Amino acid sequence: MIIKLPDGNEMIYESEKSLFEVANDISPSLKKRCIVAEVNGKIVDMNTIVSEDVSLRFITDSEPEALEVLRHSTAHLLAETVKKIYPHAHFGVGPTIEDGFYYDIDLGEDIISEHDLKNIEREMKKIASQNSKIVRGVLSKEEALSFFNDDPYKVELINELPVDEEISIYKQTHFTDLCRGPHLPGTKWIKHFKLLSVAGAYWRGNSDNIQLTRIYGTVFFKKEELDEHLHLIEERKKRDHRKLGKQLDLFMLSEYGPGFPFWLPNGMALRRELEGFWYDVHLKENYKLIQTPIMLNKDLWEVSGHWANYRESMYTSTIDDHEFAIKPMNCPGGMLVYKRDIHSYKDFPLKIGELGLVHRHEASGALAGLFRVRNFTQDDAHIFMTEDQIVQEIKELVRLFDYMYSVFNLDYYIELSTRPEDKYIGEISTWDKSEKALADALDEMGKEYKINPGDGAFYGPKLDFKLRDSMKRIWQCGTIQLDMNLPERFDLTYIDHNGEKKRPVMLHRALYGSIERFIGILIEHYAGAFPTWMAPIQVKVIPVNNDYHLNFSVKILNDLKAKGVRAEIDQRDEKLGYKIREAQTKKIPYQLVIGDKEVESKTVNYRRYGEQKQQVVSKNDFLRMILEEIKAKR
RNA sequence: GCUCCUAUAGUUUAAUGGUAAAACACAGCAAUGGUAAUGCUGAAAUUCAAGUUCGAUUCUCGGUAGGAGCACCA
Repeated sequence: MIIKLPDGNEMIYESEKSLFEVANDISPSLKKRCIVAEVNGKIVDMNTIVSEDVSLRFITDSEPEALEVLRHSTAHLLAETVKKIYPHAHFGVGPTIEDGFYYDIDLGEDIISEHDLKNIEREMKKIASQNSKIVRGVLSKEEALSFFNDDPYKVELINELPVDEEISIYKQTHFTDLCRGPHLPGTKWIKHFKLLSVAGAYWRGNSDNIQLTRIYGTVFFKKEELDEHLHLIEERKKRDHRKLGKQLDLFMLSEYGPGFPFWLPNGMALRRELEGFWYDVHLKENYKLIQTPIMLNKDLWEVSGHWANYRESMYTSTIDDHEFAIKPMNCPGGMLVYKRDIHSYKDFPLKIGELGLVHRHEASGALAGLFRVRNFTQDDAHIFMTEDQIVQEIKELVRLFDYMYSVFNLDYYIELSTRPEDKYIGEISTWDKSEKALADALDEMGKEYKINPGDGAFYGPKLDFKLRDSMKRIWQCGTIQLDMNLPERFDLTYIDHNGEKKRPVMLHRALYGSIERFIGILIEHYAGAFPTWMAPIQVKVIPVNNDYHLNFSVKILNDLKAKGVRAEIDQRDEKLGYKIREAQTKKIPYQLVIGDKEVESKTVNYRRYGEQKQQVVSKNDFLRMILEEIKAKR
């Protein structure tokens, strides 16, 4: 048989060989470094036997595929160790994830908490150091069922496999697990790992099922890589918006209002800047701006379908014996505004924007800083138009989103979410048409996107714009939702060119998504060091000595404030170094130090946040420079 | 909502079955010079409720809030 290698060389054998033997024939040192191998495009274990012509690539510990195998095998080692300490444990699934692995375990009455992880880690090291081989075995479905008959979760998984499926198992020391593989040749590779956290996780991701104990961990081939990763986790924690929000006095949360953020003066400055930018852009883009009430009669929510589909998340109250609900969305109010007038096709696309405060009763466990709150401001807009205008309008929107996100230097990716399995309103044919319109627009623009089946809103499919936070968690910010249902329910009409009444189509769209969440993302994105245009305090003026330099410092302060720059003066009787330190820890973009030289020559000595170098320019030049920077949104 | 963890001055941390230590911040006084912390003094806290106990901030239980996840996220 002939084995083709990636470099074009061929190995020729008379009889079957294991991949180890082949690697050894190339070089014994290669054999030592091989984790798995790719045979005819499929990744397999090193002790796989080849008996016919194949193309073969060895995968050593420096390649990404190997890391995944290491993580998977470490999950098995974790399971083996847990089984040893808790012999009655049953196992769910133990896959690799982006930064490591986890294993879901049913511990019965026992509880594992984070304090126990050290102990489990120690035991894992002990077991790994026995350097057990990891050996693949194959069972029929029937054999597998009897082999795992004590493991209810594995039985459930096996039962779902096809009857004639060849089922593989992996055995190491005293532990055998059902697994597709491939795995490391042996446990000796597992050295640099750490168990990170414990959490509950529903079996098969379904909240009707029992909750298993999930242990998260990570592992690398090299100690430096592990250390670097752990360091990265620490760094991410430092830019957590909850922590920075406190340090920089941006917002607060109170026990009296879980999930209802309070905006402090600094956060408010940031917020107003974002809202101002939003209003400016939308007026330029020919949007009309409105504001609809926070609270509206239940009858309205029945018409919109929210009462039937969204009631659990709505806050309600009674006014004069009538039931009212606080709006969880702005659209029904927007519908009423549309209906106030007769509309012509000539007005389309009609774009109506609203920064609307909505309230939603989110599950208590879902709340997370500004990322998941119970009241937030959506930068909403509803766009009314004819069906032929859909694709063009979506293209316009994607262009607008691109521009807005580029101002913040944010990367995003798009998901197309389609009709939910059961909670939806309207005809399936309408849904199909809507989904196609969204996809067509993206295709025409050459934008890549991922399809997210069943994740659409109950009233229509949507494009979601996803951004990543410092913990690498993904959050939805912008969204474009096609709605062919609400116009029906509210009996919206327009007059077409023949003078006939027609039904318009509608888009909901939000760009920031929620201003709260977007600010949370920005805090982490900039690590609290905001660009000048949106920094809560843009300039800190620091006189060297109040007796001699205060007058000129105040003059500078007043000039800055007169031009709308958010400037403050630090005239406390403190040492210069003290005041500078504070300006730096508060991450203020410009600190101005004013002493004799500056007073004499009418200059300012500025230092930009993040830089060491001091620059001297005339007061007026500084004013010009900073105004230009703010105007350019830098 | 579910699993696990946590709760001490405004903030970040320490300690204890006999009511608590510090740093920063704050206030008062003194000092006053060039790019990350001047000194002294002061005021300031055990999340709430129940239980065990002679005595609970500490142990147990419950509530509330926060965290890590899961589920949810129109």
